[in-house]
Amino acid sequence: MNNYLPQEIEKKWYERWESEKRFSPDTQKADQSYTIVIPPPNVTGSLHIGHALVNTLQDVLIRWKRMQGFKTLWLPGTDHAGIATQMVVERELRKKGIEREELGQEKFVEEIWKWKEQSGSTIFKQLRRLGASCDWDRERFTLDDGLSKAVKKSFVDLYNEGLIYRGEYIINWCPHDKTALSDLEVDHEDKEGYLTYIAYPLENGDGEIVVATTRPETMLGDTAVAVNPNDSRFNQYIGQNVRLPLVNRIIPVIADEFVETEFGTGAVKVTPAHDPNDFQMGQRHKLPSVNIFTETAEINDVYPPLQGLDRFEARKQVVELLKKEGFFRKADKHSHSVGQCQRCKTVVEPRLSTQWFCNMGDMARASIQAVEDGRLRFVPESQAKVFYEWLNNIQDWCLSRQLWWGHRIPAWYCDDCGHIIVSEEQDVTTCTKCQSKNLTQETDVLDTWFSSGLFPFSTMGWPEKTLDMEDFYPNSTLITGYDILFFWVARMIMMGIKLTGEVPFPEVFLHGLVRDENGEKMSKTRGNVIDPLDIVEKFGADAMRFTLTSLTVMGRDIKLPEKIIEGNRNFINKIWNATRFTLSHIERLGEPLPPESIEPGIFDRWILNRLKRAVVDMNRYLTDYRFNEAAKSAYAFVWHEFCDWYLEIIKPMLFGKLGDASQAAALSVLFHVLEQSLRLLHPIMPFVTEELWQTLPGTGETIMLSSFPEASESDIEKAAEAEQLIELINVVRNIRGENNIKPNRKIDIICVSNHKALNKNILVYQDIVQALAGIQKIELKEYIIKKEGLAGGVGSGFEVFVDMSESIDVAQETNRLEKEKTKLQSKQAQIQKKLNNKEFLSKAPTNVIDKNRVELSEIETKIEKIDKNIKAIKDI
RNA sequence: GGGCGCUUAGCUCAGUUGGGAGAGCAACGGCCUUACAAGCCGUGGGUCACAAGUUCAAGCCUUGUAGCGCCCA
Repeated sequence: MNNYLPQEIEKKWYERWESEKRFSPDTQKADQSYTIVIPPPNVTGSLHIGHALVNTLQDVLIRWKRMQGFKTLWLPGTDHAGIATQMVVERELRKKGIEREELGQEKFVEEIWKWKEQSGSTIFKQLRRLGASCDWDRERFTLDDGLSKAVKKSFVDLYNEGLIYRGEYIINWCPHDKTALSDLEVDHEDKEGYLTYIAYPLENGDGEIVVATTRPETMLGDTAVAVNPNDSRFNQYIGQNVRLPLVNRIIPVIADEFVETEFGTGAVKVTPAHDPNDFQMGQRHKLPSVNIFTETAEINDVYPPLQGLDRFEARKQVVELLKKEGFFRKADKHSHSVGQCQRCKTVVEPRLSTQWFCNMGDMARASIQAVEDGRLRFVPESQAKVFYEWLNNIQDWCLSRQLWWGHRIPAWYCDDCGHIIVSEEQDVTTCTKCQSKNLTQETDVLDTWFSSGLFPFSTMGWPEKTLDMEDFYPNSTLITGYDILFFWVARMIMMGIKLTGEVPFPEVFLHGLVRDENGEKMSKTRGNVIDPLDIVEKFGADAMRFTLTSLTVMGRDIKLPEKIIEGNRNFINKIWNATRFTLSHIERLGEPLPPESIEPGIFDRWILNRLKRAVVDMNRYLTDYRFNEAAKSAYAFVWHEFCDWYLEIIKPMLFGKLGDASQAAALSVLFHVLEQSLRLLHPIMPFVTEELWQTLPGTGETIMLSSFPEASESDIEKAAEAEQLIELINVVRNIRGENNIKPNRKIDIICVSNHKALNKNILVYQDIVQALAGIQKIELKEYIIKKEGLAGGVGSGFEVFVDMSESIDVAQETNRLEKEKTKLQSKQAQIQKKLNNKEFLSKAPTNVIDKNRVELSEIETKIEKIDKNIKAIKDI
């Protein structure tokens, strides 16, 4: 088979790995552990390209560390995604004509569990297609017993500490989902609307104050008019009363610094029940709050003429009524930010209601402290600023959700004395204050993120002191998208420090977002969504993984054109064929000798050193989360050094043309480098590397558990002799290419050099130079006089002349030489300028100066030789 | 309004101790050379957004300008 066909092979290996439990850490081992806990996807979710990216990166690190011998755990899990899941199941039921209210909470939750059992693991089935080496035996779900216990325990602890409290505040309310939302679950978007000016007559009949508002309908709930105390236009009105139009309520004019004098008229209406800023103003001035909406955002009985009207319809009607009664002044077009429910896109209604909150101040400060002390590091570092910014402005977190799916808040209210009992107990039956048996349990559930925030340790058995906690907590790193920084990263850090006393992970790598090839965000409505499984079908999981890895540049989003995936699929094919090549020679010559027992030639040493270079780079880049560089260095080494050069170089050796010793050495080194390359690539492309590795003789049970290549910078030697021959080949190829000499036409060359090692090597490796440059005969000379019909090229320490007497095109050849000369001259000028600069000579480090001097003299020699050759050609 | 990021070859982008301007794709010329046409060999292409500064030396450091994008309010 000439081409690698991934489908069957991927399936085969994944099944084997999983059934042989290759993904589970050996907890008996004393080795240092390496842990990643998956940022839990929604249980409702199916795999999108962002998941493919984040999980590829996690798997790359996990497989790398596992090969390095760490006790490695990648723990998978999902969160219950309160609103999202409830909506999905509601939709399903509605198809059958059933409303959740008809079923009641208990039955409905049963339905959700049924649904979860059935399709909740979709995303993990899909992750397997990617090759994700998660320990499936440890799969967790936020509503599991253990994790639920962790939720209860932390809620009760935080309550007892006074950080969690119940109170009446303005929250974000989704009138469609009929639940409170946290600030993060609201998306803001600028929308065109009107700034409506309404006149509020003074109670004493002495004129009016005109206020401007984007939401005229909320005037029904106004309890004050506010102006800035420093605004001389309104000073006289402060302390007076105005009469609220339509409802005729008498409300005060108050002074508050918050009011912007430039906005509208400088006077604003105050609706404490329906605007967060107004709410705060109301608190400051002890204003009453008047709620004007029902839970579905329709006008309530506060104003019977409009009762039951939807808020947007009410807006129109209120304006009409104001016009009719003479209070309307004008309406200007105005764009302002409107909050929408992240899930259902309904415009969010700020609503005054009683909810459970968590005070975040101290936890936020502790988290900032952890980053400042270096106990926790963001990669890229710039994200730390964003993190600080958000935490410094954090508000109390609204924890309660009016949903049926989630962790029920462990609180009971005493019907008799009003006492609140918060307890970890399953069922509280007696009031701890008045001993009453008339208790009602809170029906609200907790925000899903509350349980996700515990994920790094609740999954390990916390609050119990389990072995997993000991082995795998704190985790080693967290990998996720920067868009999710506030959602779970911040919460995991805050909760982790608060509840376990330790940062949940010392490092956080935040990757960019995957966009389509035009740089657009992918979305279902745009129709530009790339399904990772389609890519897997078409190009294989390895090609997709390699592509995503190679595009992961710090602090940058990823554009994903299909062309690139295709190119990487070709890279895989390259490795496939390189292995076939190797195997065919092993089959012919027998198993390769171990590398210790051969005498390597210059090219063997060269490729072994290039391999070390790649190994050092790979390990360094992965340590630094420079995924793109890691992928690139492996790619360049395997394709352009190993395949393009080494494989071609050793062909004559493998066929015995340079003797038995070099044949044995070549086979041995070929095998060794290939085998090491497969290990090097395994973390990024697990399937093809396992498949090929298993076909090699003498390898072990699985490449997954083979050791990752190691090398150090100081091991790397320069292989100058091999590089000189490579340069020679390049020079000849250039002459051929530029002069349109057909590849199948063999040529004769003369090599002029007084470089002893080179002359010797040319003789020893004659067959190789001939094969790679299409040469019939090489003649070695110390100098050359007659240059007729010769095309000349210059290398470092040698000159090459190609016999073109039959077909030389003087103009073309002259042109080629002139071009070469011009290039060299511009370089020469650059260096000369530097070396003529006294400041440079006195201030630059000597090694830099020496390097320039050497380079200059080489260039000068080359130019001299080219000049001679040009002259010789012209003389013909 | 506050913060962050980007601007390098036709396209997409690398370029982390300041001392060689690079890759992939596309283009052009030539090849079925017995691992691979999902391939091989060769070639062309850049005032590194603009301006000033620091430095012997700037794509890289500083400041400013312009354009684009993202996040927060």
